[in-house]
Amino acid sequence: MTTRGEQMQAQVLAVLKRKGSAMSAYDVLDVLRADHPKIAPPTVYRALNALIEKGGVHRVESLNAFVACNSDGHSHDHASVMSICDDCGSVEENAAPGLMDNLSGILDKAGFAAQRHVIEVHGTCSDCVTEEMSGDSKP
Amino acid sequence: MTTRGEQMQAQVLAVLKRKGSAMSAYDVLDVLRADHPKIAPPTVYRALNALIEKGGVHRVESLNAFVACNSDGHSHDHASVMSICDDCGSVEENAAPGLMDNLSGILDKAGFAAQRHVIEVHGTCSDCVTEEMSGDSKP
DNA sequence: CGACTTGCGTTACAATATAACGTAATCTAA
DNA sequence: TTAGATTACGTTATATTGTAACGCAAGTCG
Repeated sequence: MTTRGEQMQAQVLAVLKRKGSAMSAYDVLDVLRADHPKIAPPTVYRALNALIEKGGVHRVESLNAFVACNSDGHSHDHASVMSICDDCGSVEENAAPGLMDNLSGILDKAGFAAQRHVIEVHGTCSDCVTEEMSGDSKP
Repeated sequence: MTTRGEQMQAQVLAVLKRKGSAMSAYDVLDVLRADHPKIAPPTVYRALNALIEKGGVHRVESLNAFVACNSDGHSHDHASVMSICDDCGSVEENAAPGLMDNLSGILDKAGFAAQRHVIEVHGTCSDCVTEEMSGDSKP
């Protein structure tokens, strides 16, 4: 196998994991420039795409951003629901058992052969909801 | 009210409807330049955003593109499923009755307050599936 | 008619992403 | 070990998508 780009992939993944929320490719790039001053966008995008293939990273389509897959063990057979907090930027993967079947059923009836599901829900996470209970939004 | 930008909005909507599939803002821009040689991106984006507010246009997050809402009457209470054909680019809105409740239920349990749903399914539409039955994909 | 408000058009630029090319790293076989 | 084939990486350059900000035109109200 490659072995060559894997260091870069590991570093990109580490950056995303340390952050814990979604980052743009250029945010990742800026962090990596600390180590590799001459790094360029395609390097980051290649690492990100490889990681996405492997399932270690998800792309958040509605943010044009990327997030480390924090699957604590639950098998996300690349069809989970992402909940995105618009306050703090946190992104969680939620398993949604019946949902995919439901969706596939609807589309099958229309003759549509589904291949990739993008299910992203924007809103406010439990932490930020709680915070808004006390002092309002952003003082 | 405005009244002033409404011509532009109407023209943008007309372009999207004529096309029938998703277009990038710059695709729309190119078409509009036939009439308005000096038109610039912000004009198009403003029209698109206004149309999205009104519900006449949807943004396709996973394509960074826009599509005219072809609701033939069915009330898409801004929470429908979009099926996107990766072969021909057609985009359909599908009603998904139970789905939103299902989704909300899952997220409520996690304490997440949902505000905007992005549900986009990529695949092959019935027309393109049929075509692929005879001559394969793209000779 | 003149002052006020709204928001449009334009310029300029920011943010996101990829094409393409030369080359360095790895692999295979002699 | 090395010559040759192959892979895929780094770099340069550019394409694509999106927006900040400013000045002025169009509508509004006295």
